[in-house]
Amino acid sequence: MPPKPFSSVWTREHRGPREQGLSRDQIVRAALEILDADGLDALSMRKLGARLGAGATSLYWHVAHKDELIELVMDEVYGKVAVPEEASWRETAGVFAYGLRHAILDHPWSAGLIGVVPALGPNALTAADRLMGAFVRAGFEGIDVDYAVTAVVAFTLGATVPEVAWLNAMAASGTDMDKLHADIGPVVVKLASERPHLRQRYENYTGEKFDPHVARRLAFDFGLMALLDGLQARLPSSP
Amino acid sequence: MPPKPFSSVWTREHRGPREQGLSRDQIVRAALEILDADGLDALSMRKLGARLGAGATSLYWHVAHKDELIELVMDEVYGKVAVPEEASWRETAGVFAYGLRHAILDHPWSAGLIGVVPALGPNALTAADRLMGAFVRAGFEGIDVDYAVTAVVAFTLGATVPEVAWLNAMAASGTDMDKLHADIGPVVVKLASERPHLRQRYENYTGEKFDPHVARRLAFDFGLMALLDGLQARLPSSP
DNA sequence: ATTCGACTCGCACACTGTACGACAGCCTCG
DNA sequence: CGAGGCTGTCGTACAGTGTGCGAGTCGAAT
Repeated sequence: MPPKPFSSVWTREHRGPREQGLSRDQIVRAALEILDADGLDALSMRKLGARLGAGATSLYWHVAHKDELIELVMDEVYGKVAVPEEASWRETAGVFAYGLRHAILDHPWSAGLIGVVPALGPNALTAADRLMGAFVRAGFEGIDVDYAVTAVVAFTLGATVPEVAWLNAMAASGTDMDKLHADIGPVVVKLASERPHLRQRYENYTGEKFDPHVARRLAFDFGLMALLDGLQARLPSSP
Repeated sequence: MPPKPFSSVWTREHRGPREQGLSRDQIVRAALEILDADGLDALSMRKLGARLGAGATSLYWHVAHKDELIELVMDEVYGKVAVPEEASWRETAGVFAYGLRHAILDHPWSAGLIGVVPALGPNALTAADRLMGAFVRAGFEGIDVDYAVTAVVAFTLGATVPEVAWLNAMAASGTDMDKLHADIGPVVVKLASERPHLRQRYENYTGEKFDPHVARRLAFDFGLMALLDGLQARLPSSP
């Protein structure tokens, strides 16, 4: 069987909203409610239809398949990240990175989706465009602009997704950091003899005055600032 | 209902292999074959059982549920990344990053899993431990060691996962970069007027002598080197 | 010989995405 | 006015999913 050509919600065009019956916006809003309330696994076409007082298959008029729906809700997530248009490049990059991080933290179900489903929606594109603009104004030239924004996005995603994944796992199991350590502890200790540095790390984490939330923020900031410093040194105007 | 405590394959202990019948290793190997051949969606317990000449539910004696199986195969992926034990910290970090990148590229089905399922397996842990060791030897102190390895891992994941996701999408649709641009092009052009920098980027990508493979490698290298430079500047011994 | 543990497996259940065809209401054209 | 066609909804059905349960097999230890 010959494979279908590449397709995305954004590459098909779609009529504007009608005044009666379901609309794409309603569907996306309802989907977001389900996702935010009960997570990714709770989103099924039947439940979504039921919430809208409609049959499950009615949704398929407005959306080709579930994947398209996912693309749509993901663009709503990207819509949550604000990118200033006139700040310095470092501030713009920082605001973008923290904005993306918070968008994902606010919608934890997006962790497993966020670099995996194509991000071609208007919100994703404008965010990317503005970030590029900041790097252009900073003085990056040619392909380096691409490289720089890719790097910032990559770090932000790579730092946030695993973080949220842990939070998700802990939420699902109803455990907090302490109980988690109680569960994991024995295994870690058993393996520690061959892995001295990991053991050290583990001890850092079990200290009394250790707050995982601020620790994560600090780690994020540390890496982000290091990356931005490294990028800054690559500016043509840099010594 | 009270939520279950946190659990992972690695937090339960498990008997070694028996000489007859199925074993965990066999199951994991067969699962990897299916995954590498046909991707994540092709892995079902029934198909896996069939490939082993066993009933689907027989697998559940060796593995608590499918998620555990996923954890096991993911650790095989981590096993593919080699981390030198005596090189300089920059070389160690570079080898790790490229190794992880290639491990994911070689097993594209892992893209949607890689920062999302807990990585507590022996291979993941030793890789992390060795990377930490390199940073310790480099002179990082205290919690900065954590921050630095987190940053390197984050960048690598965040850069590679979306890259592989695109490759997956293109493979599934049977299109190469050119056909993809033919499909996407019109939409991009329509949106370009409001997004000047994105338009510029798009034009960079459609040039004649543009090879997406080397471009991605260059982008990866650029970001990684920038990050390592930024980390180096944070060494206590740095001016 | 019997009892026990380690395993395997068929069946069944609840649920998933979605193809299909029937149906309704409205708009336009003859 | 009537006849289609377009837009939109929905019930049914199908092929699949992960997995709980209980019955069954087989080798070893008592």
